[in-house]
Order: sequence, then structure tokens, then C-alpha cells
Amino acid sequence: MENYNMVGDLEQNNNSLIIGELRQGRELARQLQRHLINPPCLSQETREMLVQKIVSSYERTLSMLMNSNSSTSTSVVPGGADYQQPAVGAAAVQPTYGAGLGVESPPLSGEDSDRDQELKDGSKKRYINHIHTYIYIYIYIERERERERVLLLTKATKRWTNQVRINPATGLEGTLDDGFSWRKYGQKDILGAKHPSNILLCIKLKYFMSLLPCRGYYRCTHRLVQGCLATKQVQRSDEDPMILEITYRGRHTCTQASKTTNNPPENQEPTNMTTSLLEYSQQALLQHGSGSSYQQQQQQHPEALLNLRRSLQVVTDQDPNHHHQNQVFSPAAFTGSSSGNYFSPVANNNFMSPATSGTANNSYFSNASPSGIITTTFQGGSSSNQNFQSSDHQSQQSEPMINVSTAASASNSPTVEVDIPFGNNAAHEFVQHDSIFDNLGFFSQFHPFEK
DNA sequence: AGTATTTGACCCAA
DNA sequence: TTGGGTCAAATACT
Repeated sequence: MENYNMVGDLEQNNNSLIIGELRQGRELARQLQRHLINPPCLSQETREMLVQKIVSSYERTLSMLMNSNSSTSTSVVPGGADYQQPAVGAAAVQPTYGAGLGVESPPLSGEDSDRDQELKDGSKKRYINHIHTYIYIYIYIERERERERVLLLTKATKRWTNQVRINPATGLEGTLDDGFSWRKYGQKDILGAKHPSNILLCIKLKYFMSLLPCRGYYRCTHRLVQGCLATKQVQRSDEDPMILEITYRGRHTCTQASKTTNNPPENQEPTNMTTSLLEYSQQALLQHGSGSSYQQQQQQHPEALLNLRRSLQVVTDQDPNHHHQNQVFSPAAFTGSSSGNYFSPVANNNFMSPATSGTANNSYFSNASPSGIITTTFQGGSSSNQNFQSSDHQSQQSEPMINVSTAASASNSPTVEVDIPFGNNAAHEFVQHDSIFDNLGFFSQFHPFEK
């Protein structure tokens, strides 16, 4: 009897402690909630301290529960004369919690077994509720942290812009491959754009392949796994539709930053970007000259070209056999980096020979002019322009092959995918050009049915 | 099946 | 209210 009372007292004490811990945890969570919902008035350290306190509180509670369970399972005999059922609050912390933690509960017997089982189930539910609450708080805190990080990135980090000029005579001049892998997460129309955004209107106005003025949003592929917050936006320049603006934000903190020799972390800043691009291009030229990707692409090309041609064939109402120019590309053949729709603007263009290009006319895609100008400018911080004249390229063994494949999104926003396989860094980009074909000279080069 | 892209909806600051 | 930026379900691709 005395022994039971002693155990009961100990249990009461333990329950009180547990309840106290839970209440403290709840209060801490409420504090944190207030500070997260209201405008931030706590430092990151204070928040982390609060979180740590909450975690500690729950850990202590769990520890007590475990102890409580182990002690009662060995010394308490349920149903004893002086055995006191815990108070309502304490019921939530009875030894039966142990079941939820994988700890065996004391065996039940006699008439009280059903009643104890009910208590056990109720306690388990409350326990699970506590755990859920904790998890919710944790998730909420983590989300807030992430939002804060992104906000910081948006407002505080440097931005710089890399501009790539599209030469009407030769196609895209330059690389959009910066050595990093990106994942597109959004696209928006650019308001106030000078060019029509309605694709039907584009067709009426003979804006064949006139692409919708929009901005693509990209983030580092490793954002989720490695928390890399680097982002970039690709859009056509408002001043010059033949210039693509690639605006970068934030440094890469992922493993790419260290692995990508072309773009070491410090070169993510505007000051060194030009140098990086120059070195990058030169290295790419060398890699391409001895690389095996060229052969591979040679083999891919005929089929790809057929796909391209099929996609360009649009039958009109007037003449089913006539290939009309003022139509939209079929999306299917042009999406994806591995579609392999290669055609090069460079002179040395063996892989575009008629023998392997099906019925497509080689002249549509090959151009006598070698690679022209890459205009690289930076905004914010230092600025510089770097022109890569064709002579630079000709001095190399081989020129970089520029894969320009056309693509159309489901939103009727045809895009031009520029895939420049520079060595192993053959990242691809989808770039919006809404007036590439406004220029008839440029248009005529890429349209295989009007020459 | 796993991964990437598209795209309408949503949030928020100006 | 509007526009920039992001989310996330649907879809496409490999």
C-alpha cells in the first residue's frame, strides 16, 4: 500500500513535470508564432533559440514519458486499490505513450483492461497530436526561413546581365551556356512589349516564328538538394530585339560552383564575367576541336532534321500540298535538349550536307559567314563589352557548333532553343526571341520552304 | 518512372 | 490595381 502511494506520488510528480514541459513548449511555440506572423522583430538567432527551446522541451517531455513508461511497467500494478488514475492533463502523458514510441506497454488484465485500453488509445491520440503540432511548427519555421532567404536573395544580392546578340546574318552568336544547369520555374509575358503577344495576330502579320515577348525564370537545378539560390532570367532586350538579356542573381553555392571550372564562384560576379566568358569560349573551342560530341551529333542530325522539316510542314486550306510559311511550329519536334535539331550557322558544316539532311535544303541552315559577334555586357557594378570576332574562331581548329532548335511552348510561345555543346558543359537554354524572324534576312535563312 | 517544362493561379510590393 | 516573381498541378519528355 505504501509502496503504491509512493509510486503514485512519483508518477504525479513526473506527470506534473511533463505537463509543465508541454506547457512551456506550447508557450514557446506561441511566442515564435507571434513573431513569425507579425513583422519580424526578432533576430534570426533569437528565433533559432526559440526553436531550440521548443525542441528541447519536447525532447525532455519524451524522455520523461519514456522513463515514466519504463518505471510503471516494472513497478506499477494497474488496478491496485490505491492506484490513482491521472488527471485529465496527465492522462496525455501516461505510460501508454510508450506504445507510440515502440515501447511495450505493461500487460493489462481483468475488468479494467477495456478501460485502460480506452485511456491508452486516447492518450496515444493526444500524444500523436502533440507530435503533429511540433512537426507543423517545424515545417512552418522552415518555410519562413526559406522565404526569408529568398527575400534576401532578391533584394540584397547583386544582379548582373549578360547580353547575347543575335546576328541576323548568322543566327545566334554566342553562348547561353554558362556551365551551370538551370531549371525553368516560370515564364511571364513582358508587358508593354513592342511586339504582338497574340500568336494569331502574329500569323496575320506574317510574324512567322515571331515569338511572344516574355521572360523566362530559371533557378539552379540543385536548389532543393543543396539550397543553391542562384537564379537567372532570360528575356529579349527591349531596346534591341536581337539582343538576349540574361540576368543573373545570386552566387552558386552548389557543387557546380566548384566543379565548373569555366565559372568559378568568383566569376559569377560581374567584374570577372567577361573574362570568364572569354576563357570559357576559348576552352570550349579547344574542347570541341577534339571532342567526341561532334561525331555523336553528326549521327543524330539527319533524323533531327527530318523532324524539323516535318514540323515546318503546315498544310494550308488553299493548297494542301503547299508548305506555307505563316504557320506555327509544331512543338513536339522541338522541345527538349536532346531532340538534336542541329543546324549550324558556321561555314564548315559537313554534318549538314545534303546527303544526310533528307529533303531539307542545306543552304537554309548553313551560312557562309562564320560566327560573328558575341556581345557581353554587364549591368550593376563594372561593365564591359567583349566582342568575339570571327577571326578569333577561325584561328582555332574548329568552331563551336551552335545548335539552334526551334521550340514552341504549350502557350503558343515559340521559343528558340540554343544548345551549344561546349565540351561537357552542354547545358541548354530556352530563350525567347519574339522578333528573330521579323528580320527577313534572318528569316530566310531559317525557313526551308521559301528559298 | 523519374525528371523537366508549361502555364494558370497566387502572393506581394509599389 | 497592377505587374513581377513564384508556386504547383498538369503535361511532356526521356
